Amino acid sequence: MKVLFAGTPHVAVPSLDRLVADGFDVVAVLTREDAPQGRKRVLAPSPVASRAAELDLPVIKANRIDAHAIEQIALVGAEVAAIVAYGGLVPPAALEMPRHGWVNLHFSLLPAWRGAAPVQHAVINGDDLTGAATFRLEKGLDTGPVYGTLTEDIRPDDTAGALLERLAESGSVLLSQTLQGIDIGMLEPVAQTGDVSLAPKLTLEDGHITWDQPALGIRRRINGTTPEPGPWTSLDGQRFKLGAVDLLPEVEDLAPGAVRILPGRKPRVLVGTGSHAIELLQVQPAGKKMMPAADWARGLESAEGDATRKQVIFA
RNA sequence: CGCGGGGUGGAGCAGUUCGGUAGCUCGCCGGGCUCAUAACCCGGAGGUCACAGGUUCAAAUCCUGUCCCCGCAA
Repeated sequence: MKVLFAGTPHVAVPSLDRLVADGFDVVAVLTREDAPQGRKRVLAPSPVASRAAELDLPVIKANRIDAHAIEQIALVGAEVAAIVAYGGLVPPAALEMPRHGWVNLHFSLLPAWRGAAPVQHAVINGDDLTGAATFRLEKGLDTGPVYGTLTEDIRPDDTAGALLERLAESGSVLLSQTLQGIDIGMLEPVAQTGDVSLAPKLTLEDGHITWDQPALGIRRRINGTTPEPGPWTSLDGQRFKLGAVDLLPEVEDLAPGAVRILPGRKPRVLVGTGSHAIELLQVQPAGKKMMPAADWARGLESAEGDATRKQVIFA
């Protein structure tokens, strides 16, 4: 079956690989245009574009599916389009172009978490189960009828990044199976049922940790915003990024945002919250790389003489 | 040339303002104590102070240029 693959970021790559490996005739790959990457704003192709080049597949680069892009898509004559995190809306004019329409791989159990950041929202919300779904694209936002689903447990220490990676792998199989089912005419999508929730793209502010929240919620937010947009707090007016944390239910005497350093060979860094304390395991002060919290505490000691007495407050 | 922080033994940092032969908390190696230990005690190795050039009797420290890392912004 002739397939048009549309996708852009890292998470879409396993799906592209799977379709190729499973013998689908990927006639073209649609991805977003090269974008400036990093501090130096160096123009870089998307992960999907890079992979497509390695696979020697024709690539169509477009930030929007406009008349010009539609023209190019029409030329490749795909029977179905598979779309995974492309990063742009598919206009109605393009929806009916492939005979079997567009099949979207979405990383949630629809209709939960419709939108751009389903995994992040699932983690932040404290869901213990999520999954992936393939559905037929229609005009509404992730509203189309579903072909198939799979489920995935959310572990207490799962970050959105780690979870997304697992879903990208397992989801690629679901996508491939969905296309096979469509190809042999044995698969009919069914309408979504259940509670609808929305998962808009996260902003930088979504990663801002406010310490008056309960510890459990803080950990969910930290995990859910890792690695993007990244959890952070501020220290002395500077950005202070946070890595993994542990809950310490037995420590209840620390004010929200107040830091306590437990001395020792391996110093421990505790922070007060609205409920009980949290232990920071990895931190990244502005201008530094991510480091073990113990290392950061040791450095404080060197700078301040006695870290355990220095007043450190996060805001 | 968008703004800013930084590159000092394996890790994290101090020392740079007012130049004068490198320090702290760990790690590592050896020995001791101990039933034992990641605990404690003693000893030890390990650094062209990112790189290049300049000023000076003398540069981690002052001047110039380059490379790299990171935060913000985009």
